[in-house]
Amino acid sequence: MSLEGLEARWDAAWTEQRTYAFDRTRTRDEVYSIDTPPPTVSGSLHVGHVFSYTHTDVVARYQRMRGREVFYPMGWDDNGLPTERRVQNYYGVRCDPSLPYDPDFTPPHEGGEGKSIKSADQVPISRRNFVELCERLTVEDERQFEALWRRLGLSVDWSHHYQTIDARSRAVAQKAFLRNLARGEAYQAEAPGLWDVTFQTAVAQAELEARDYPGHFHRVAFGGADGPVHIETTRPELIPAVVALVAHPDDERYQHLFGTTVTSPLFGVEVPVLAHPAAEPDKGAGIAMCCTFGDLTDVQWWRELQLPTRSVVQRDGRLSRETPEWITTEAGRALFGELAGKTTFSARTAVVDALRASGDLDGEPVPTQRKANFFEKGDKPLEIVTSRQWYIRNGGREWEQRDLRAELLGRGEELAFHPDFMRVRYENWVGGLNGDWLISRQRFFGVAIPLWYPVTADGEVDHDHPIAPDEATLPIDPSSDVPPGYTADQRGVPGGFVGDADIMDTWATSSLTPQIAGGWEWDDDLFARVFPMDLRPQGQDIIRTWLFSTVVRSHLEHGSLPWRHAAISGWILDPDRKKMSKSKGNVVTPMGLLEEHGSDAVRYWAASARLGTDAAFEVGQMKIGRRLAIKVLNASKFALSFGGDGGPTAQALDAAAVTEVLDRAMLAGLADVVERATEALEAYDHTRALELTETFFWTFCDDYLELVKDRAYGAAAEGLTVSPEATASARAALALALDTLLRLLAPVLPFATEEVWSWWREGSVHRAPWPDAAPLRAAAGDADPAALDAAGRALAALRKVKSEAKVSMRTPILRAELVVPSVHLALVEPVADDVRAAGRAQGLTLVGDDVEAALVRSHELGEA
RNA sequence: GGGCGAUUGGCUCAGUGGUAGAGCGCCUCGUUCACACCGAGGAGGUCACUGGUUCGAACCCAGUAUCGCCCA
Repeated sequence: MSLEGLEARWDAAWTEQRTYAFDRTRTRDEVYSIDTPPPTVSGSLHVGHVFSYTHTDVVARYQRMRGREVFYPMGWDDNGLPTERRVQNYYGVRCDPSLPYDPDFTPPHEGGEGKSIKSADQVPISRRNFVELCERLTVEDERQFEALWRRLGLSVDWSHHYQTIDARSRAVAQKAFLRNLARGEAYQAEAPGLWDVTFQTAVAQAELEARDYPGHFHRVAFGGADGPVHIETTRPELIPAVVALVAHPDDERYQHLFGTTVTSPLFGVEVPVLAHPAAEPDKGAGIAMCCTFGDLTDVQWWRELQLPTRSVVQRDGRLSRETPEWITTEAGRALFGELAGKTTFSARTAVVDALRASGDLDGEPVPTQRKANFFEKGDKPLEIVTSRQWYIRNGGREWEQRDLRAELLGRGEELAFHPDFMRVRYENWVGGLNGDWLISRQRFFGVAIPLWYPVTADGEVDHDHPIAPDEATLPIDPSSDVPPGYTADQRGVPGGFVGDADIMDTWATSSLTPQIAGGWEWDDDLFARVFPMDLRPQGQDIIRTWLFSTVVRSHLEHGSLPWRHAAISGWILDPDRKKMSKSKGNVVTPMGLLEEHGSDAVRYWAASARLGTDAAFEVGQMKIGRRLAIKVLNASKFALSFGGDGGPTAQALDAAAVTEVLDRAMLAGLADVVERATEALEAYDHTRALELTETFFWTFCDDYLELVKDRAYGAAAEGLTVSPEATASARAALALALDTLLRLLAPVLPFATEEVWSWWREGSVHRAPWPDAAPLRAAAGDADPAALDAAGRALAALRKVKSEAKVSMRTPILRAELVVPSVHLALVEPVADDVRAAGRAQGLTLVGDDVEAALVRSHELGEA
């Protein structure tokens, strides 16, 4: 028996037989729907995908066998920066939206990888050409993902797959946005926001990553009435943007300064000294310069202390080319003239030199590690610039109409997290939000913000009166489509219109996967059968993004949770207990892994890890899974081999034929396993269910199969007799047990169990009902499951004698006194003949005594 | 600095109040009669540490240490 080739064979069979096809005639209460996070196809496949998606598939298969019609679609997340960057490198191009479309464009490269093509060498192409290349590349990526998922055995209905960039997704995302806008949940604002200089785009709070960033503390003197006031700053180039000095209200050192003003060095701008609790007394000098804007604390001070706006850093990361009007001294204006247009980095050097020359720098700069905000995909610290962007309310800012934060916290309580402690990550995130959700992105490959703006007669864009399309026309592209009531030639001219040039944040689409997959507003019949969904599986890292944003959209649009359960998978750790990642070079190709060990084996490893718990990448665990899968094949072949004539069929499942005590005891134990495994799976604890089943299965193979072997053959050992009824009992019990065990193992080992099922049963095990303990209990009668265990221990004692005598297990025991704990005697006596047969121990005397475990007191061995 | 989780035999992990468990690895044997991608037997742990609660603690409580993740 071999596992080779099972994956390809059964994947083809399941596709052909539509085993996992969703039956959309079923009603919501009969359906179990899963909102699988669509993987980012341009990202690389890694072991973590295999791990967490296996967890989901185990749930899907279990629920399907429980009789629920499982809605389990798969989507691909294509849009956004990862794809754009990959396209730039792969084809050697970059997007320039000002260029016209070239229908005959051929990319200069094909298959470039990494950072091999410098941006200077990238060919500028139109937005439409660029998007076409994005689409071309993602098709290839999707093929690889689907092949992997099929190989892994995910029971997905592939006819329901979607892409977060396809027309339907764009329509859903735009419609949901327009609904948000109409209800006042979406708004535009001119506000300070985080800006990535490299990617030239705004960045949302959820995309932030705080990283250590080397810098220097510069001790700088401001001019005060009673002498210099020293502050320490890592960003002296922002001194021209200073609007106040801020210290903690309780800080003794600065009490006398509150309410006074000081003068900035070099630029001579007079600013107030103010008190605010966000100032940290033990950090630097304890008094900070507030600029517009150096960091997020500056934004808070600016807002709460009503400070003026004096920005000097532009979107390109350079200081403004014009000298600001608030700098009035001649020396100050002259110095700024030298800084104008410089990057923040070279401006910093120039300012430090000037401070040194003027004597306002106290000592030399001291190296420090500070935390700076980065875009999670960027490598330069973010700047804070003021710009006009679109936001969706998420409870992060006060809203006079509703207490959205409280409502969303309530949704968090309503949602069943598995494991439950993951809920606090949601609560911490929602509780700590300090702004609404910025959704505008200045990128190209994504869903366009579906709005135009009028251009006034004097050529100004009127952002306050956006023009929305009719819902029936969605999806639209405002850069090529024309708003109602206008003609194409009015684009960009006075009295005409302009389209919003931005796209939406990736999450603004991805947060709608239940709606996209479920057919919201284009297949309401389907939507009513699957929404709200039952399960959202995902990683703990995206609770604050994917999970939260999806809850926001569903709450706003439908007034409900998007799903009832959230199953959170842990990380994969390498042998050094570090998170596996590409940069560490310790990732393994998932397809190679599946080919090497077999899909059932890899699934076993994944299913052995509980939800929420990090798991070691352990090849050893996969080998155990492989051994288990092979054992399923071999033990099944053996159990089905009795009785000749090609083995038993479903007719062998005759509970009434089970009359022997040992057989009944085994079924009683199996009934317990069914009950407890079912309970565990209902509680989203697939690991416990697997452990229970697996433990029983090994006992079944090692002890029960050995104990009933002879009886099932119908061949009695010497000195014993076997009745036809006793043989029939063994065969029926084997068939019943195998039937049950295959179903219990099917969610974890879909290939091996399906293979065995096909030998003797009709249809697919994956559409067979989940086992029920009741019929097993009926067949077991009043048998005590401990009888199998006691018999197994008795057999082990006989084996030990042979093992210690270093003889074959086939060696007959001519005479032996087997001592069992007195409390076990009544259990072993009725099954003593099975023990005698399995131990080749014709002359076995059984006694009870006060012993810890069964042992052989005296014996005489024969010849093998 | 705050939050969450973890710490059990060489390794990976179960075990949530009543005499320490599994698999792998290791040691000793056996075997091709379902399974060598095999079988049997065996050795191996003061359950991170310190206090406390309890008749009794790996488990409950308090604190400490180390590791991981998330947020400042």
